[in-house]
Amino acid sequence: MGSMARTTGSHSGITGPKIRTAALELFAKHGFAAVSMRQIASEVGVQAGALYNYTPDKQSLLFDLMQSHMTELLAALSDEDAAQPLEMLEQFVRFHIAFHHERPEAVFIAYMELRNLTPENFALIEDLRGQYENRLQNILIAGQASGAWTVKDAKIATFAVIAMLTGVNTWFRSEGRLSLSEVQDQYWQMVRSAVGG
Amino acid sequence: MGSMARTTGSHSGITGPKIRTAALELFAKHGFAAVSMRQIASEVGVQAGALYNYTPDKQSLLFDLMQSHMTELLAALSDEDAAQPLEMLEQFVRFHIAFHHERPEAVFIAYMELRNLTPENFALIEDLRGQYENRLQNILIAGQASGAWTVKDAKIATFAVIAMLTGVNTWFRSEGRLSLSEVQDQYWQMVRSAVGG
DNA sequence: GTCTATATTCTGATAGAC
DNA sequence: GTCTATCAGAATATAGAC
Repeated sequence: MGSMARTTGSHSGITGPKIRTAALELFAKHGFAAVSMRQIASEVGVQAGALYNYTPDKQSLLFDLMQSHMTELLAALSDEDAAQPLEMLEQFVRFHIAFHHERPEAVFIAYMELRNLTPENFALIEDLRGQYENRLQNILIAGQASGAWTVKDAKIATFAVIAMLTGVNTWFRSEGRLSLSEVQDQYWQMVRSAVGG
Repeated sequence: MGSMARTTGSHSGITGPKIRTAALELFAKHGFAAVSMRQIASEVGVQAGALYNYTPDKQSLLFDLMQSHMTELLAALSDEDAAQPLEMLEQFVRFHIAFHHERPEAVFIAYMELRNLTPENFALIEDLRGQYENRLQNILIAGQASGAWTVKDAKIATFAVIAMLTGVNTWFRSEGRLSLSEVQDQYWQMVRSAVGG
C-alpha cells in the first residue's frame, strides 16, 4: 500500500498458502496430534495468533488439506468412458501411481489422519474416497460384463488394486533403481494378471 | 498377602497386561500422540503415576507393543522350506490375512505409529519388518528360479503383495457378506495370477 | 504397588494494541 | 494482518506417604 517497511511478521501476502504448506509437511512428518499451532507458525515465520486469521481452528486446517487433496484427486481422474475396459483400467493404474507419487505428504495425511477428523468431517472425506473407489469399481464391473477379464468379485478387486497401488508410495523413490514408468509398467502387468485380463 | 482389603487401585495382579491392552486399544483408536497417560490409567482403573511401575515412559510402552507384534508375526510364520514354491506362496498369503485379521489394533499401530518412535526404536522395528518382507521375497525368488511363475521383479512383487494383503484389514469384517476363507481364496487367486503362476 | 500432590512445560485459542 | 500477552487447562514425569 505504499507505506513504510514493517518491522516484524511475514507480510508477504502469501501467508495463507504458506500455512497450508507448513501444516501439510508437519502433519505428514509428525502426525496431526503431535504438531502444535506454534510449530506451524514458527515454520511459516509468524506468531501463533496470526494463524487464526486464516483458519478458525486446527481441525479446520486438517480438514481443508484432506478435502483439497480428495477433490483434486477426483478432478484429475479423467473419465473417458468411450475407451475399452482394459484401456480404462490401464489408465487408472498409471494415473493412480503418478498422482500419488507427486504428493506423498497429502496422500499420507489422507490415509493416516482420518481418525483425527470430527465425525462430520470424517463423513465428508469418506464420501469423497468412496467416489474415487467407485470409479475403479465401475471399470472392473464394465470389464466383467464385456468379458475383458474374469475377476470374481469387483468390490474385493477394487480394494486389492487400490491398496496395492497406494503401497508404491511407501518404497518408491525417483532417485532409485527404477523409473516411475518402469514401476507403472510392472504394476500394470500385475493388476492386469490379477483380474485375469 | 493375607492382609485386609485395600481401599483403592486395581491390585488385581495383572495390571501390567491390562496397561498393554488399554494402550493398544487407545493408541489404535486415537493415535499415540492423542492419547494421554491419564487416559490409559483411567481405562485400567489406576492413577497415572502407577503406570510408571510398568513402563519407564510412554515411548517404551509404544515400542514394546510394536516389538511384541512384529516378533509374534515372525514367530508365527512357519518356514517349511521343503514345500514347493507355489504351496509356500499360498501358505504365506493365507497366513498373512488370518494373522492380521486376528489383531487389527496391533497391525494398525505397527503401520501408523512408526513416526512416533525414537530413531533407535524405529530402526529396530524396521529391521523386524524387513525380516518379514524377506521371507516373502525369498519365496518369490525361489519360484522365479524354479519356473513356478514369471514375475519380473521379486522386490516389487513383495511390496505389491504385502500392501494388497494388509489392505484386507481396512474393509473386511467377520459379520459381513464374505467369510475369512472366501476372502483368503480370492486374494490367493489374485496373488497367484499377479505373479503369473 | 498404588496413591496424592506437584513441578514444569506445553497446549489451543482469544483480546486488544498497532 | 501481525504482534504481545494471557487464559484455562492438560501434558509427562517424579517424589514421598502408605
